[in-house]
Amino acid sequence: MTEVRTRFAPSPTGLLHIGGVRTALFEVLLAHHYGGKAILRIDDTDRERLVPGAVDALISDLRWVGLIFDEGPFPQSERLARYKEISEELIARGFAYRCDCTAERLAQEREEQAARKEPLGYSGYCRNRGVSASVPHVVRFKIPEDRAITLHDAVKGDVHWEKIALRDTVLLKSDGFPTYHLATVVDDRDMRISHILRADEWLSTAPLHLLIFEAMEWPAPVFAHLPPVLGADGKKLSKRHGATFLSSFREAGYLPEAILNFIALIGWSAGEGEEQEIFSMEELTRRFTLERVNNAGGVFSYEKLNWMNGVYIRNLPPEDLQARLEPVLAKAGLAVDSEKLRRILPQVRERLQLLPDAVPLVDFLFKQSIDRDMPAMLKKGMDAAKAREICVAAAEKLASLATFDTPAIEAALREVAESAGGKSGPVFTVVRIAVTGKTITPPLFESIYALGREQTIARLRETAALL
RNA sequence: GGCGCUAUCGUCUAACGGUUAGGACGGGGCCCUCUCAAGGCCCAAAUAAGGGUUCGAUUCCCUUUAGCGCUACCA
Repeated sequence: MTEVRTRFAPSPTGLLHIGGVRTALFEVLLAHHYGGKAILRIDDTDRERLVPGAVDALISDLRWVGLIFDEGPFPQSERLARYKEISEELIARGFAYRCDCTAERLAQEREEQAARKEPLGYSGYCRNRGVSASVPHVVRFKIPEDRAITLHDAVKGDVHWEKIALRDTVLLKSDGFPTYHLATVVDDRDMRISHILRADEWLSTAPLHLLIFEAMEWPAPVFAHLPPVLGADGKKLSKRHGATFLSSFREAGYLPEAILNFIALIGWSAGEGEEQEIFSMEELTRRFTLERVNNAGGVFSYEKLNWMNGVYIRNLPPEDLQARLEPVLAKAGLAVDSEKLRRILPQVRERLQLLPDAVPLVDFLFKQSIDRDMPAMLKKGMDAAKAREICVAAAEKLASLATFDTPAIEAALREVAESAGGKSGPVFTVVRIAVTGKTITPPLFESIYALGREQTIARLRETAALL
């Protein structure tokens, strides 16, 4: 078997989209599964839509998410001479021709076709006009009139066209840049790409690509058209569906590992009755094959991604989580004390779906003064006098502890609850709000341990004074 | 309109032509419990419709329906 070589060819017209990430992932998985190479190509042939800085953003996004390419990036804009050369050869071979039709003429043609309710598209006016190379022109491919063609697609199966529904398509634009159709075929040939993995939306133009390979007498690579990643409305996922750029997932506190795992499962499954959902990159690489790629589109579910992100967070070694959390907390304006955070980490770890979820859980550790939810403290039959008693007693008990650790704190507070007469729940709620300010916190004893004796006692006394 | 693709729980999906159609997310309930989570157990929830082929269709074929994509000097 010849080397498996795949390519990911994003166009630098904006930020990397989550659908693009899925394509990139599949390119890398397939290549590496077979011990081959994944190539990064930059499809910058449309200079009108080119966004400055997009290439750098693309590369840093790919690096962040952990998708590594073996070759590239190769910008297509640096290969203009090569595309020109091939377009000339296509003309020489009789498969393409120069066309100098103006935009106005094209628009008028289209108008007339619309009036006659004909399919829109270039009429082929210049096919035999022998337009000179010295006037401004484009190069068009001569789509054969009656030509049946079959694409053997690795995921769609055989796709057959009795007649190619395309009109004479532009290969080389008047500015000397190639269109996607020319550039992709030439590059796939020159870069010895063995498998073309790309989004479903390219299926309709695949006959043209096949025809170009054929015209040049180049063997065509394996084609694999990937099912689309959909929004909740069943349409192709796009900005309209909310945060779909990879960078926004990064900012929202998703883990790259979770994103890759999750996105792999849209359009691919391990099969064989496999019920596993969590796969490392290594496992994915080992198990990924085109045979297991689905052909129906899949809706991108933020709910399931959130769940999976939580799973990945829980599986993170504490030091690793801490390293990822500290910048997030700092960004939220907290003066992080690493030691305090370290103490409470195991408790917050299982309470997170997204990294920033930690902020409201731990902010009480890093604030000088806290706001307390007093109405919540005095609910369910708890009156101020009793709450005050509890705070005072708790402060005393904690102050008298020989060792200030979680078991000791628990014992102390249970004693307080008992002498306050009865249920621990309401008592702990008072202490919880007194110390953290909130009703929802990490477990109480650990929270107190992390806060430290001094601050805890101070907050209990503060609360008593408030009541 | 033309051409093409697609069709299993709400969502992601599994199921050599033979299963009580399985799992996961989400939803509901119970357990655990100092709040919130996490975890455990349980429940509801699907083969788009109609025709074939077959002893037997989720699975193969056809039609219909629905959705999506393409139909640019964009990718």
